[in-house]
Amino acid sequence: MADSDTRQRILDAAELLFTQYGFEATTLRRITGAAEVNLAAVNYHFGSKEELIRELFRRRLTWLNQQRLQELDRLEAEAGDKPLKPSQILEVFFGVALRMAADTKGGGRAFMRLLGRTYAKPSDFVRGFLAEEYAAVVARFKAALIKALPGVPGEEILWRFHFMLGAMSYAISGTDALHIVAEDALDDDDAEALYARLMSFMLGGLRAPLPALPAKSAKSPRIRKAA
Amino acid sequence: MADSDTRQRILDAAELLFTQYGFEATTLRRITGAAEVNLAAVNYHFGSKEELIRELFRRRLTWLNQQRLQELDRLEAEAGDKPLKPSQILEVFFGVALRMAADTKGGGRAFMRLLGRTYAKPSDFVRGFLAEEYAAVVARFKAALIKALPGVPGEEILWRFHFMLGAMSYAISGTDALHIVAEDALDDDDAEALYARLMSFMLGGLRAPLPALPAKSAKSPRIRKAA
DNA sequence: GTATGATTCAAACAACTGTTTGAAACATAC
DNA sequence: GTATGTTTCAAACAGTTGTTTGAATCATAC
Repeated sequence: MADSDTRQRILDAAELLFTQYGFEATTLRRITGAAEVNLAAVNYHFGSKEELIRELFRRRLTWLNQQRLQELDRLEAEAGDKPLKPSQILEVFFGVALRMAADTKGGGRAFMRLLGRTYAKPSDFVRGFLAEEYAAVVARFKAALIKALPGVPGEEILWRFHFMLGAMSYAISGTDALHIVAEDALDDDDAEALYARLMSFMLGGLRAPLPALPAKSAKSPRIRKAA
Repeated sequence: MADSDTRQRILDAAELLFTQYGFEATTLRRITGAAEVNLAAVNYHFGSKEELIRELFRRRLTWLNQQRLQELDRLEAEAGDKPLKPSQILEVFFGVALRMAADTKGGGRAFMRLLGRTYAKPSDFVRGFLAEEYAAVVARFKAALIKALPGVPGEEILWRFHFMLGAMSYAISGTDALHIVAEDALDDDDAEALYARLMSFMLGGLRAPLPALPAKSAKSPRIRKAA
């Protein structure tokens, strides 16, 4: 009974509206209006608008990342000490996310879109939360990828991971943005097709030949690997 | 003088602040404060905050896309009717952007970051402008890519193009976001290294084997296939 | 000099923001 | 029934928002 109906209604309405209009542009009055609760309910149940946002991320993101770690655990256990295939690793990390994004009914889609944007431009007060929530996950997946791709240096993998996050983010905010760019070219694919497309693109990128980096500019020691 | 000093000062300050805090969270008072002009100057010179934003995009984006088309023209003229190499095409489209993004002094960097975010979540009133500004460019590059990659269907190319835009966007807002995820993993590479990394990733993705798409649901208008 | 038009300025505007308040309504225990 | 604690509600709060105003300043022409 800790979660009153009101709490849930607010979270759901907020998720949708934040996705549509962003954090700043979404007012408490619109949220409580859509949720059909009293204006003061947000501050009563969550304390403030910021904490509402944090709670919103918590309930989804924590679950999402637990899921990712859990599936990776299972896979690695199965494989013994043989390295996983890169495709397997990507399928776990992005598969979980895209499956969540495909869930239009439960609001997962709204959340994933919100997440993609927020990750690209974290408001100061979610930044810390994101870092905390992601650190362990990224570390685990980076390690798995390094093991899976012995030819590719860790730094490169991290960058490519980052590029992949970008591709995924755009894939999810997807259809909308594509209409900006291509007048009518696409009917909206279903999630499965998108998943297949994205995955083959990412795998291609991940396994691409290493770039010829410019002569490592004798950049003064950036406290890089400190003593 | 059509362009008073004030106008320019406002645009520069606005570009920086919008990048840092987003459109909604950046107030006219902060802008005019940073630009050291009177508050009323924005409405006097631009009419409204929205038109200031539009003007801001206009002065950069128009130039950027003209540049892209121009370079593509030159390349295609050189090649006669032989198709270009995919790498050449990507180098034009993303090279121009990344060179602009590398320009920290002229404020190009600030703008490109702003653009990446805005593209992912266009405020209603820039959406139309973006579409108009991008339509021709994307059409040209799509055509060039189709010619360069006869094996890949146009729809697939468009999606991959979209994924690449995402990768680029994240690459540019880049270092910030990566610090969320990886505590200190990178000293800031120079733009050239980022360019090389991104390019090899994209080329890998662009040339990846085609995905095995799920049984194509009836393609005709919006109606979903009754599974 | 004066006249004309563009630009700047401080001040005010109405509208909206997140938050607080204190009383009302509700539930659950005794 | 009364008492107790939780939740809702309308109203108000103080602060900020983009925009407007009308007088002051500046530049340039006559």
